[in-house]
Amino acid sequence: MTQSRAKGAPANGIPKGKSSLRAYESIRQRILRLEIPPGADLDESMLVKELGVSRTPVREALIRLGADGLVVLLPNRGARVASLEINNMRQYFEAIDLCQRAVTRWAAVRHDPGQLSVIEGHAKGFEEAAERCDADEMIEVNKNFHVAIAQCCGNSYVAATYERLLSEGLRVSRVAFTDDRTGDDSLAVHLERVIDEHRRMIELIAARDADGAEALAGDHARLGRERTIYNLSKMESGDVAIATFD
Amino acid sequence: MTQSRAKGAPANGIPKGKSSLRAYESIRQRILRLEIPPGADLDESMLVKELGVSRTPVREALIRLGADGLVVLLPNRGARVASLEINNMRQYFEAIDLCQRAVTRWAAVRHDPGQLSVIEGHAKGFEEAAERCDADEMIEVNKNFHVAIAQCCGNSYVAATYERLLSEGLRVSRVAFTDDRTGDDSLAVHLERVIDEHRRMIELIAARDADGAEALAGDHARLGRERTIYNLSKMESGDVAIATFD
DNA sequence: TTTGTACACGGTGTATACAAGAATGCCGTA
DNA sequence: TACGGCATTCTTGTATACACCGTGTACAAA
Repeated sequence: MTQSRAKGAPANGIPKGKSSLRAYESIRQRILRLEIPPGADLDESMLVKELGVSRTPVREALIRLGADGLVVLLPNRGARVASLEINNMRQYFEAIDLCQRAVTRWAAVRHDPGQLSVIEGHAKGFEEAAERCDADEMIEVNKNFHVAIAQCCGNSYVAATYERLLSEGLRVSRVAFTDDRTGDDSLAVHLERVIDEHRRMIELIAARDADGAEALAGDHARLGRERTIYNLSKMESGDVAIATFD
Repeated sequence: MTQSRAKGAPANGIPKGKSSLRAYESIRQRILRLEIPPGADLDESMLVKELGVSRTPVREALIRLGADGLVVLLPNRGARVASLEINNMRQYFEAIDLCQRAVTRWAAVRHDPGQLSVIEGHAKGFEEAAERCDADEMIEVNKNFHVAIAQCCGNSYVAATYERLLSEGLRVSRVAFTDDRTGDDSLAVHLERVIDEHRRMIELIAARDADGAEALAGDHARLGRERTIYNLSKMESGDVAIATFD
């Protein structure tokens, strides 16, 4: 039903003139990279000064971020970055699990062979980033890996939802890829598992093994969840995120 | 993660001052009721005149509708109503099926008993609207019924996605509730089935029968899909919707 | 001292003016 | 006559001015 996306429009559904777009992308990235912390107030005039544009594009950007769920718009009282609550983690990972299983299963059944190389490319990219211990790159490429799978799942609705969730997850990924443990819980071991699962996922998709791919997608989601929640619970407080609102 | 929605804010996540809100709701409703047909160009100045507000709130409304997927924003070339393509129906119903099964299953497991009466109220409302052959009301209340279920599923991410899909589906529902057939395919028979499934769905949720509820949710989605696609294919062309874009 | 009210201020919501880009029609030339 | 370039014009994107709402503070009354 909904479709006919403009040519180069991002998955979000947003083209617009450059100022507006720049503002959107800039603010969005800062939020996702936690440069603007969850729960922080977003003052229009401040953003205007920092971005060097007028209020109009800033406001448009905030509205779109509101629709994305990254920003909460309070009537007549401005906007604030959506808080990141450990309480909502369960819901988040449940949603990711649902979408990831669906998308991966459908990709296994429906992909056309040419798309595999793109997925493989991202998997390789992740391994290289892991080698270099480049967390930023890992987070980015890991997302791209799953987005690539979603893009050959043959369902733009679910793919779009999944991509939104993955984007929002960028804020959380930093927590998952924190290395504050040793032994079997160390980051290195975790990364090995992730890499292994990525490889197997590609194999299962290539083999068009729907059940296998879905099962692995579920395991993969669980892997991320466990580590994230454990890491989060270890950070006593305020560090990443505490919900603050009326 | 994302949460802390402002008090009375709509599921969309958007409060805003009244002009902007009115514009959003007004345009949105016209699109969903097919008063503005799919694929139609949305001229800002026309909307300004019709709504009696300035361009700013109109533009903000369009941006939000763009994020909702109801409107396609073309850079420097205005906005148009997202087209409604029979080709995308398969994807749409697949997505609805996925969300509906999940949401209904979880509602069965997690609802708290007080919420049942709300669901029952909508089911009753649907039956009354069916009695009166009030298509508009049926469409509206049918959506509310499923939204009420979603609201006690305990996962705001999936619930929000599901609600978005249901909203978009309002445009399609008109097709499903068209009565241009007789016998076992007549609208009356269809409505009987829908009402019966609603009742059974409530029973299964009340009994906390997760598997049963999920299965029925799937059947229910299939029921709507079959009728919609069949009806759509019967309307040779241009009547409801044909995709038109660059 | 505490509470209620009024006023002032900061910040958002809306309107409008201005600039830039895209579509269209006209004219010139081949 | 047909095609291509240019100018005009309409539409969109951006900036800014103005109005309104919510909040904080100060002062007065109980």
